[in-house]
Amino acid sequence: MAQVWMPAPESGRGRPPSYSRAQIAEAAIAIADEHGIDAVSMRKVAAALGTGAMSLYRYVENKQALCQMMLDHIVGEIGLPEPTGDWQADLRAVAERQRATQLAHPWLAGMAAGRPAMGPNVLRMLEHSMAVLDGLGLSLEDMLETYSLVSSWVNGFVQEELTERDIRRGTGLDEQGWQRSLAPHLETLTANGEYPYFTRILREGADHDFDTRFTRGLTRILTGIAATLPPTP
Amino acid sequence: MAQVWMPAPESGRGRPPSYSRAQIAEAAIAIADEHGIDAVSMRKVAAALGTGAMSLYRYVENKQALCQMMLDHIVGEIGLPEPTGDWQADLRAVAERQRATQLAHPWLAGMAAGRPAMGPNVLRMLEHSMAVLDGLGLSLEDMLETYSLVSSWVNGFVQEELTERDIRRGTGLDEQGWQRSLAPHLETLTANGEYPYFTRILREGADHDFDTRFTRGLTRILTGIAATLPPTP
DNA sequence: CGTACATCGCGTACACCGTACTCGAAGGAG
DNA sequence: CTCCTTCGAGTACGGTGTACGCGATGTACG
Repeated sequence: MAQVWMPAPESGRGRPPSYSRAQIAEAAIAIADEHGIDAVSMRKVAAALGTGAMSLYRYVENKQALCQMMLDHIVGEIGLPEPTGDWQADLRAVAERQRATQLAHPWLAGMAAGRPAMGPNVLRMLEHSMAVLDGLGLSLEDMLETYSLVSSWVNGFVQEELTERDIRRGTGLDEQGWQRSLAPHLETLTANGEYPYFTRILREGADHDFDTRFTRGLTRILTGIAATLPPTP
Repeated sequence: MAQVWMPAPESGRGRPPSYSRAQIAEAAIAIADEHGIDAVSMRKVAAALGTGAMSLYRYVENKQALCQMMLDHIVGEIGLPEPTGDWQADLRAVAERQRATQLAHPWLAGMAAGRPAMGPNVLRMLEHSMAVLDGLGLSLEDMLETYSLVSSWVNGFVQEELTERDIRRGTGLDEQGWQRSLAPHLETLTANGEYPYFTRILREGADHDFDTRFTRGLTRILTGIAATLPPTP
């Protein structure tokens, strides 16, 4: 059987496999994109491939492993632009692609925050950012933490963006009932003045759209990182 | 029935409730702490209270709502230290408490990254940080994003900390099989030299323990934020 | 004090889930 | 052609979230 990140031994003997791990990951991703991550079940994924649930277990040891594969598969399609030598521009480029990908697959942000996946594509992405950050005088530890800072921030930003997007378009995840219960709840909250800042956030809304907020936030972070860099002689 | 954040109307008439939302949240949290978040089921939570699963639905509309309650309940026990006037010290204080709480309840970090909960305690925490950030010349939008930056980073940091902690002590979430499959996998990865930085991270390990890494990372972030603050006249 | 009635407790039932076990089918190697 | 390995997938089991409904319960009112 295939272990989490080690594909089967490919011995040449015996009946050749009819499916592939990539195929399965793509089927699962298609379901998640269309019906949400909760709709991804072994049976449904298998059915999408025209087979039975248990067949998947020849390729994937777990449902958990399948989810990790989905994540890694999508990270793979983020794509890593060639470094230009300008570390800020390079980090910005991958952050923007990360955001675009997570917006295209809304279920991603919720999964990426869990235990890291350590699939080949995730590791390639790590390598890319580490290489970009190398030579700035940071220790290995600090490079890693800088990478993780940007990545965490993008994740959090997209999460908020998705939440607001779903609230605006009536219903996203929580079906129609959410709206019906959220509206009066927000009313109550803002009414009794217990949460003045939150009230302002709701009422004044945001001055800018998410694109410019993202760009500005990213600039702020990169500037902050630059400011804490060791001085170059 | 009680909506997500609006407790029942409390009409005075009829049979008084035998349980409470807080009681249920605490029972669920106890189970999550002891057996992991996946062990939290309506039946088990109800059993811990000595009742049947369906009784919970008089207090909680959903399992999802129960999870939101768990999150908010725990955020409530983070506690918000009185602001001192030094915004960096104040942000640092709540970040440290946040980390401590998330380490005490390892399942939290995975949930907090999902859609925000907007329970009373979560909102109180938002209010606290916003008040701390007020008066620095930031716009409402920038204040919010600064808060979210720190919060996301803490979340990501703790997530990594938990992962490494679990790997070190043999097995955390993924039972014994994880270790057995992870070790040879890491071997392969570091062997063929495809991931040089990741290899170095594994081999060299970290120079410092998590406590000092956290403190240093936090300092770096706060310094970065300070560097991007508008100039005070 | 008796009674009506709002509310709660929770058993039953259903559809669905992940997956252990199992065996027959399939196809390349010799 | 035969063997032997590998794959495909049905069956079954224990568990899940929760819709529905009914009987128990305690309060407010007559």
